Amino acid sequence: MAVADGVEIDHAKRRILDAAAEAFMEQGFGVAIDDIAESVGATKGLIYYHFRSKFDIFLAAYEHGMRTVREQVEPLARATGSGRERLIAMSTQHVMNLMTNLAYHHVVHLGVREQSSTALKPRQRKALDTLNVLRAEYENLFLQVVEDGIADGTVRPVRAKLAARTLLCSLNAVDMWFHRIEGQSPEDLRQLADEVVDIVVGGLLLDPVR
Amino acid sequence: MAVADGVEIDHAKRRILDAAAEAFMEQGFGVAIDDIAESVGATKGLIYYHFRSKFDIFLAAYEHGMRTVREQVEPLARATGSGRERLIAMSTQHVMNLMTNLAYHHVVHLGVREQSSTALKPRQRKALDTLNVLRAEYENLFLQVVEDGIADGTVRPVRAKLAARTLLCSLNAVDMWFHRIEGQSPEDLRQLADEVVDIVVGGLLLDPVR
DNA sequence: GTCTATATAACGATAGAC
DNA sequence: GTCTATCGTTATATAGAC
Repeated sequence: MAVADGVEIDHAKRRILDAAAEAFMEQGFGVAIDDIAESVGATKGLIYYHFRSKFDIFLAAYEHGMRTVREQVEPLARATGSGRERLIAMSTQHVMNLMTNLAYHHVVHLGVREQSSTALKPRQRKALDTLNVLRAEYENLFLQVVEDGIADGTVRPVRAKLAARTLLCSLNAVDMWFHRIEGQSPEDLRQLADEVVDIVVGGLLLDPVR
Repeated sequence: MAVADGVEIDHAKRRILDAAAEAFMEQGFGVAIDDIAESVGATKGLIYYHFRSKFDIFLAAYEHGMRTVREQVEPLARATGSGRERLIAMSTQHVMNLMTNLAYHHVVHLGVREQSSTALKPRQRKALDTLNVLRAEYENLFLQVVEDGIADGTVRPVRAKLAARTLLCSLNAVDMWFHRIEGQSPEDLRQLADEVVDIVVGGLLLDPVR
């Protein structure tokens, strides 16, 4: 599993993951493996040839989703520019990823929510811990840039940790209402993302007392 | 059921709902009825005497949570004051409710997410629709006040519908990280709520170009 | 009202054919 | 690699005693 060795996901696994992510998004973790298999156009046998358990599928999808968004956002955190500029760029990219990889985003969101309904085997607990570290590191990217922004005077002097967490959660919450509409171009998505980020990062108040 | 006739929830039902809300928060809808019964200090028999199905319990908890927060927030929407003042008051109250009725808040959040894993009977579909109307009306309270704020010049001229939805989702997302700590006084909660609302409504930027 | 069975259905996971 | 068949478990919901 890629958690441990960083190996690429092969094609067959990836097709299963795509279907599983979609299924988890629509029905939650309670979705039947049979349903996932059906939407792959196969049966359970294939699924269990590639994955040891449903929870392992979930973990693999979680990891893939997390790595994808991180790869897109991390460079923006390390780029040049004011804290404010980088924070907006990162936030916009985060929302763009949410919109274009909606299913994987939901899986990550579900994973973070840590519905510990399943009794975890030590192997799985370890994998989940690793993923939670990934997630914490991702949040730290935002934390660092918030702190930079406070230092360079482009971000309000709020409690940086609370602000970073609130920001990320607010951006993630877009998945509560967003759904793809046919005929939506990448530019449409980009414009919507900009608008959301403007509201979340910029706030709602006109002429706030600061 | 109160959805239909507005009748009060009796004591026994309420005790079950409290336990169920807590269980749904911790384990999601997949939690076993046996577990809910256990935390009530009874067995399944009692549960099924009061509720026809697990989904009915969920609906009742959803409704109770929704009505509670609405009762607290609606007066603030209809009070006097600028759009900005009312929006902050409503948001703060919403977060206070989240923090003090955490379990019911989670149930509402879960319900809105509409994980349609269960095949709904017509009776249940109708009840869920009613609740979604309640939820839409609640969001409309925020929408109206955002529009008032834009009109009176205290809120930025953003797309009001998008802003109201984003605001509410952002406030709800606090449930991703908030958990009760012992020794937390109501004043502590109030201060935290103020801080969160300041970040969400006020944004992160210093001297934004507006 | 509350309990102890129990019916019944669903689903995760495995075994073994091809 | 992919399938079919099946085991074993779990959990919703009901029946009926008290």
